[in-house]
Amino acid sequence: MPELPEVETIVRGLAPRLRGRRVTGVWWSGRPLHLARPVDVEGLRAVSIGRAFADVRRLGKYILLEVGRGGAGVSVHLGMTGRLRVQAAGEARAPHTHVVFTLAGGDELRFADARRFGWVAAGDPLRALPALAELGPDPLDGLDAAGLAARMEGVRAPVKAFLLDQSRVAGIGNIYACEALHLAGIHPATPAGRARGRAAALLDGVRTVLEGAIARRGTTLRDYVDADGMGGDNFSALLVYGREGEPCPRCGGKAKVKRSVDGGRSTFFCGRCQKR
DNA sequence: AAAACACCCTGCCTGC
DNA sequence: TGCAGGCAGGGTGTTT
Repeated sequence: MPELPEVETIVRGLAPRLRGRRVTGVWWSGRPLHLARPVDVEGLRAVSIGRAFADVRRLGKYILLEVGRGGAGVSVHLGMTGRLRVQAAGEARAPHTHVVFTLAGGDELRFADARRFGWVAAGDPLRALPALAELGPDPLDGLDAAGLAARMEGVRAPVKAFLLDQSRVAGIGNIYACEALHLAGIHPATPAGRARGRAAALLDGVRTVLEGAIARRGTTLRDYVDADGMGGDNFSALLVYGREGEPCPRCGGKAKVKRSVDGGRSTFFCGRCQKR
């Protein structure tokens, strides 16, 4: 499940392969993607064909493929199982390939997504896409403890839900929310507003967890691969996620990692290190 | 206005 | 051995 570190790893791998490459065509499988919506393949063609990719960037969990000049481009969200890779046109397409950009010189930029939670959209300009306009600040760039505390103030929702809300802070998903709260010693069910006094520790935990995961090229539970098709190494570095019943490493095993379920989503935490 | 929830999807895993 | 059912949870849109 790609979150900020996985998307960052993919972007770093894609950028050198795509910069300066001209798009010659766009293909769509015809299958609807996120929330059963059709892909605007004509919009993708209008914005990309005949132009070259200028840069590849990340905004939260979105991949931004900038095309030509003027801020136009393509945004890609990988959902749960999305993969974005540059491969030779002659190489067999992976199952569940749904969008393909053909590039001058024979390569293809391919988007595959088994569960079709992902999304590919054209933006002219990119920043006009509503999903991008509503994103909160990036925790690794442009957010400090005071800014985080201000955003938490008055929020009654649980601090974990706060971290997952992309309009509050962009890029954090279920795995790194659990890990960051554990590092910060904050119980996931604490109302965000009441935890704002610990915003500095929380931001510290978020950054430690995200930077460590980027250094290890992301967490592969099952589906995630980078632009080279390689999994990441961060799974073994996770302290609580997926470790229900194991001794908590933070308190030296004095308590075991617990799991709770809210809204269908698992939360992993240590009841001893993370008090209400 | 903020919060809660239903919805979209397929593959893997468990239990009978 | 096979098959049904549960689970994984991104973002969006609707309801409370």
